[in-house]
Amino acid sequence: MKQASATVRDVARVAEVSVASVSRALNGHSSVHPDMRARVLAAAKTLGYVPHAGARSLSLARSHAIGVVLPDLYGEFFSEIVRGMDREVTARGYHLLLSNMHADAALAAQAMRSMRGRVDGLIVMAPQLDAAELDEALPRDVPAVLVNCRETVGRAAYRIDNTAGITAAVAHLAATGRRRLLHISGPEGNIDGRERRDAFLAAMAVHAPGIAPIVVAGDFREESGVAAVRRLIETGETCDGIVAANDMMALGAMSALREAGMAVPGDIAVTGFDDVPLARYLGLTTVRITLAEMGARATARLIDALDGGALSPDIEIIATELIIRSTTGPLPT
Amino acid sequence: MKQASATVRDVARVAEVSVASVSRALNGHSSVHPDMRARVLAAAKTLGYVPHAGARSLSLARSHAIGVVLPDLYGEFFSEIVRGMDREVTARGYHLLLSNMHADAALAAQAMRSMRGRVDGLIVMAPQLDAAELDEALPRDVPAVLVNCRETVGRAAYRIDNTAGITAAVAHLAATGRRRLLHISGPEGNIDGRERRDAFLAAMAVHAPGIAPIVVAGDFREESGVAAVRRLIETGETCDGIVAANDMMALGAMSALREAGMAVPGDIAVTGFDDVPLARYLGLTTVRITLAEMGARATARLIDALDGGALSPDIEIIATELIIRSTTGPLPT
DNA sequence: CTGTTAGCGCTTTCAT
DNA sequence: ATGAAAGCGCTAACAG
Repeated sequence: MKQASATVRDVARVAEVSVASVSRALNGHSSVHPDMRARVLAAAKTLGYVPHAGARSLSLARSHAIGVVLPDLYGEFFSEIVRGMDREVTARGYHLLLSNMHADAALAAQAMRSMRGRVDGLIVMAPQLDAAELDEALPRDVPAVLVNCRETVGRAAYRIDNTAGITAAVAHLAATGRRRLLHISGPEGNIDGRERRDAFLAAMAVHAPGIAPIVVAGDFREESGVAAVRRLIETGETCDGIVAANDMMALGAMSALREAGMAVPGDIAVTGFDDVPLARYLGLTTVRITLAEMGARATARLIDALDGGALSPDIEIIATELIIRSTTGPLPT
Repeated sequence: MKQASATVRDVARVAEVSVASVSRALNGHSSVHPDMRARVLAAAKTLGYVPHAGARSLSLARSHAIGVVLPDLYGEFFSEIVRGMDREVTARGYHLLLSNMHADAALAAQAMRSMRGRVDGLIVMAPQLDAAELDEALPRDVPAVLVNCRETVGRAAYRIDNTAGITAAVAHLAATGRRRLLHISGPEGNIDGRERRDAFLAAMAVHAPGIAPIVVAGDFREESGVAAVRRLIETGETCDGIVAANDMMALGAMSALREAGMAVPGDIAVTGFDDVPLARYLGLTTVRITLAEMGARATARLIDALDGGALSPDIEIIATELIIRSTTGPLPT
């Protein structure tokens, strides 16, 4: 059924030239006689020849593919980042090879190793790995840029300016008269989650001195936002503002609030973090990080290094911007 | 800097065995002496040996990667499908190689060819290519499954039951007293768009005989939903229900309606198609297709064929389900 | 300008 | 059970 497809040798035979000439002609090398090139092109066309990218990569020691290792595609956070990477990669003639890894460090290492020999570089998003695990998992000989990782282990990296973002959110809430704030945090093992929580605490000390900040643990998933609010209500504690560590939890919180008959922002204001596309539709006040752009930048930097030279181990900080929408507003008097 | 990494030969040298034995030991072949295996494993570990997947693929003529060719990642439609494919592929130890193609047929062909020799199979989503273009673009020797393509050119394919979906939406609207309906269609070149429009017209003939159905052209993007409604308002035509050919346009229509001071569903009911995650949040009545599952099924079928045997050219129909939410409801009396 | 030849790193007959 | 050698399809010296 699957008839073996034509190879350079077949083309060479038909065109009555050597394989070297075929290769040169097809790759647009400088010194090839026009006649020769024409013959080769003709032969290739009649045979329906399509180069075997795998063989080419092996020979060139270059695959023009870059590997992406990430926790999972669920939620809009990673989709957005991948979207940006995809845009960049397409523009530069590269391909994206996806690899999902599960939380387990051993599996993560496995996922990265399995990419050796099929990609020229790696973009790694592993918010759950500690320095040792990450260092152990990263192949020594493939350039990598880290996005959203806990540690940078001497690699090029991108990090979000969580502190500025959360501080702006708390300041905004305080400015609109809300100081009894609740923070729904990200998972403890996640660096962004930790930074956001710490920033929340620090900002509260400044903007709401004397008021005890409440922190309830979440895991970045919508359900944990729902759970957090339900728990709050059960305990009978009160607050007039919720600063969620990401948008999905903020949305979860909002639906739980609505379910409990509380108005947003009438009774309680809500802020998120990320500005995923959904946030805009739902009018969520949030801290924007240009996810797609971050993906694109990381990709561009990696490819530049691949084509050009070295990859500096600098860590670039992604700025944030507070986007004020309808889930926050002045406290009704 | 990038020290050449260890190869089978290095391992062989250190373990003082032949490369053949290294290969056999590492791949868990049957007849290898335990001592030998231990020596090889030890050598591999001390050298930090990681197999070169590219070379392995060339030798085995098997890459364990499947290529995905799609228009773009924008919007939630394709993200959802890719999510499903990713899930399946990860579970079966394969990788996903993404390739975006632009509308142009030549570029699309180029995108598919560039995958030869790096993937074992292809999943193609090319709603804009006609039969000739698609047939021309598809490599003859790589198994492919078509998702959402206009023509099936004798290949395995998945198609959405557009007719049933739209018919259900129109019937629902009619049942709630709405018969002066407007359809915002998909792009003309897109098969799903065409089928949905035709189904709309047919359903109107049944449920609203005597009433002239209005169709305005869209392109599946949110902005075209906005534009469609604005145009409607300008022309002064009226309707009491909008059947959009997909969710994103329905959302665009809703925001244009809100902007014009019309209530949904008070003045005008709105339905979408796809049931992207956003639809649930916004309470959009829509026709659900389980996008992620479609991606997963297509992937599973392809991999089964790769591992097992042949890929039947059957075309599987994806069922739809009307999800009634708050953008439709009985006409106020 | 063109052909010959030697690999890229791995698996796999085919002998032993 | 193990080793020697051929070869997957392609490119890149190195000679003519």
